[in-house]
Amino acid sequence: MYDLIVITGPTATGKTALGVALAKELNGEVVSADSMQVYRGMDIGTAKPTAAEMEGVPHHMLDVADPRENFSTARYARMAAACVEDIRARGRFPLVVGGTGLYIDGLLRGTEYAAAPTDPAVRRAIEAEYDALGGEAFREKLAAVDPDRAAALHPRDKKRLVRAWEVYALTGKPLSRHDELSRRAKPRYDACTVALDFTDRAMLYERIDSRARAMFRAGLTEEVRALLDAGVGPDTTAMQAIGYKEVADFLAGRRTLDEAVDAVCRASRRYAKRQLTWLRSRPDVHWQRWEHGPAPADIRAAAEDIKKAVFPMPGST
RNA sequence: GGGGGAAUUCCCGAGUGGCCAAAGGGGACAGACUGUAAAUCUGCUGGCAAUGCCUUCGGUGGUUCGAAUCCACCUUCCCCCA
Repeated sequence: MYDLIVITGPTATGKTALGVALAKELNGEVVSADSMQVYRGMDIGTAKPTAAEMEGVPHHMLDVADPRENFSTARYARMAAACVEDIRARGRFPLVVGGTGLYIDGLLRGTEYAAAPTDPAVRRAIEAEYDALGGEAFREKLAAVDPDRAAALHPRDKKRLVRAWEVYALTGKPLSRHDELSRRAKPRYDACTVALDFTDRAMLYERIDSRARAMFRAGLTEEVRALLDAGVGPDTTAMQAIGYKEVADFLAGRRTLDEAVDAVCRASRRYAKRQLTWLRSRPDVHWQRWEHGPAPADIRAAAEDIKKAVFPMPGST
């Protein structure tokens, strides 16, 4: 028996709708797994489910952070796990729905995942050192304390190289060792993971483009302006979101509106491709590939199938 | 009607006789990913029986040992004078 069901997949594949449909089938509640929907005030550009789309199904992990602060994987994992516990304690079924693979991993894998907190001052110092030494030399330095991690990273992969050294500096233990422990630990939840996609990549891209354009029509520009006016800085995690950074460029006069629209479409497509790459490398993912844009009937049918697969005994719900 | 300029591999765009299957960028494709992940990083991009061969730089024909690069004509586009 599974502890929960994960509905994931690239952007614009119908995760929200399927999540809601399944929640209604299974007496469930949705725990969002989306790194940008956690921020308040970011609704249009993140395709955050509206009240109407939720159809009365409770959703968790939306609007839990201020866009001026930076959220994190670990924080997500902690908070989302609390949501899952709460849902189960109330006798309902948790449905984790979202496209941020790392967050889902963190939630499922447990407390060992990303276990070493960051320290902004330490990180800044390490970044400065990386810049001073250069990628190759920095990597060699890391190799002395964490050869496995150093070997796995490209010299230009500053973010991960710096993070690896940071973990060692803070914990005295190589990052690769932390990872190994978290990989070896029994997962926190036994999950059935369903990934959504289309049989035809071109269709995925068409859906992404048309949705991005619809976001502009729905007032994305105003939403971004409001965030900027509220003091959300350009370097925040929130402002790195697709749809937001491009519009911010437009508002600052660095690109035309048409260019911004194109950039959002393109970035969204590339993001979807990265999501697919991530998912393809995971074992135990059940793919649901739509042949056409999923109509309500398709969503219902898929929800039925998943329910049957997860709860094979008749009348088990 | 006259004069000038341009046509390059999916796109933009270098390349003016051999070191060119052709710089660079974009896009596409593929991969990585453990406290920024809608982020970040990497690889790859004419074909093939492939340490070599074949096809490609608007078209046709020519010059040359050798042409994307030179010549002639043709086609299309742009600019200027009419």
